[in-house]
Amino acid sequence: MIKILLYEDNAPLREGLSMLFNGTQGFSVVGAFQNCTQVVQQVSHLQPDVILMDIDMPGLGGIAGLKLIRSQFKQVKVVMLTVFDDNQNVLEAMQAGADGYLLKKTPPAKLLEAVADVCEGGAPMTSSVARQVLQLFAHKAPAQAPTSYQLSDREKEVLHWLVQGYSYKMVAAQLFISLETVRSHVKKIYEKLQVNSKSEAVAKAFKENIT
Amino acid sequence: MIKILLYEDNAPLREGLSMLFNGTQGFSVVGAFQNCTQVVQQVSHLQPDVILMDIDMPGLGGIAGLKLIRSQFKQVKVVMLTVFDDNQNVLEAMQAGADGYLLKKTPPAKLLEAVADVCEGGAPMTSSVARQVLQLFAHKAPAQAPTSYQLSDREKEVLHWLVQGYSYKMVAAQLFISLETVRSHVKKIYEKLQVNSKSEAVAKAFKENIT
DNA sequence: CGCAATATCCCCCGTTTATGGGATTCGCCC
DNA sequence: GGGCGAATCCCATAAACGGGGGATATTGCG
Repeated sequence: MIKILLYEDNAPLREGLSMLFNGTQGFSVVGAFQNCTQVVQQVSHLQPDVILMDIDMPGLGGIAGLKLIRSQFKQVKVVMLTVFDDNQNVLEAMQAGADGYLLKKTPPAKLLEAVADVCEGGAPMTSSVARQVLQLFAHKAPAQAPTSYQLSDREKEVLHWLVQGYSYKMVAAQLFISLETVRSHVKKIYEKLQVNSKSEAVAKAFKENIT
Repeated sequence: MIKILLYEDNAPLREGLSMLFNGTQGFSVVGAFQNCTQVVQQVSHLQPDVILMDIDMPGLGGIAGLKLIRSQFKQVKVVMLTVFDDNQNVLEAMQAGADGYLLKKTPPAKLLEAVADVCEGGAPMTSSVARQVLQLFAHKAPAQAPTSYQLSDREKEVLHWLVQGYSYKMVAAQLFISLETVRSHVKKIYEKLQVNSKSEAVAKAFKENIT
């Protein structure tokens, strides 16, 4: 039996969802509220498996609610449910730790499927949302393959500690080598990365994730 | 009529998929190959709407094929189709610009749905794959809200250029202020970020994306 | 008005980096 | 065996940086 907690400010829709899940074998709505101001307390008390969270609610929005939930509970699954699939909301929800993101136009059968899915470790998403996530992904991550600077293992190691903010001295101590050796390695690294300062190297290391 | 191009080394499966799509109203398989060595030429010639690409093929793998496709064609939709949903493949495929990622265990009806979906701008994903994408996302992006160091506008500006690898001199020139002023700002920035070197500041700026 | 925060400028001093030279050893490949 | 890259060490010099003092002007807020 999957225990569901609903947050949705629109009363008819809230009732409709409750009826849908309560009327289906294997699902049970343990609570349905019009806002998530008491979310921590409610989750703690009702112990749901899955939370369906509307994003656009008066007062405390769904994303804020999600953050509250995540600050206390790691296990419970949270599926965002909204009419909008605009970029900003999707991004925020994903970063805040949502387990799924469905549009309200999703047919009832799909909703049931999605809730069951998320319980089994899936991440149900309306495909237009999935597309946005992918685009953000392709956009953000330049991948590490194309630009391989062919740093030697030791050089990578040195760079790694530099990125942590270590001075040459500290790197030397860390690797049990002399300061001079660190300097030599750094020279080589700068050549290969085509930079000429520590901070440039650090910046480049982050951009290309050579961490 | 959606034109489909198949790449799949397993002959029975290739035949099966061809029959599935050719036997369904609105779909047409324009080509089916056992490897993607000629992919650019084939796509160019056959002008498919959607490509279903197996990942594990002898010779040139599906991800390499995807990269080849993306290097020439931006419009065509590419859906990866594979038995594995391991982290590395998913990540690579996403970064290489895949439009969808389905496991081979996906039932035929879902396959048809997914192909139709991707044509309308969706991004069909098996939900276990979606989960991985979300995790990578939540993992990668620490969000920008929680840690606001309350840098003044000017300080942010200075930090911005430092992150670009500028020296104090260069920042001074850039902002039309004196070297000493830059140093003063930097001191303040270090206080606020709780660091004490340029590279640490740069690293922190990247981590918290104060860029 | 006084006060705090910001932005601007200045000096000193010691440390750290950057850059230009070197050197030796070791293992790998032709 | 000779050449090559890597890892290790050394030296010297100049520039950049970090931390410690200051100072002045402007702005906004109570």
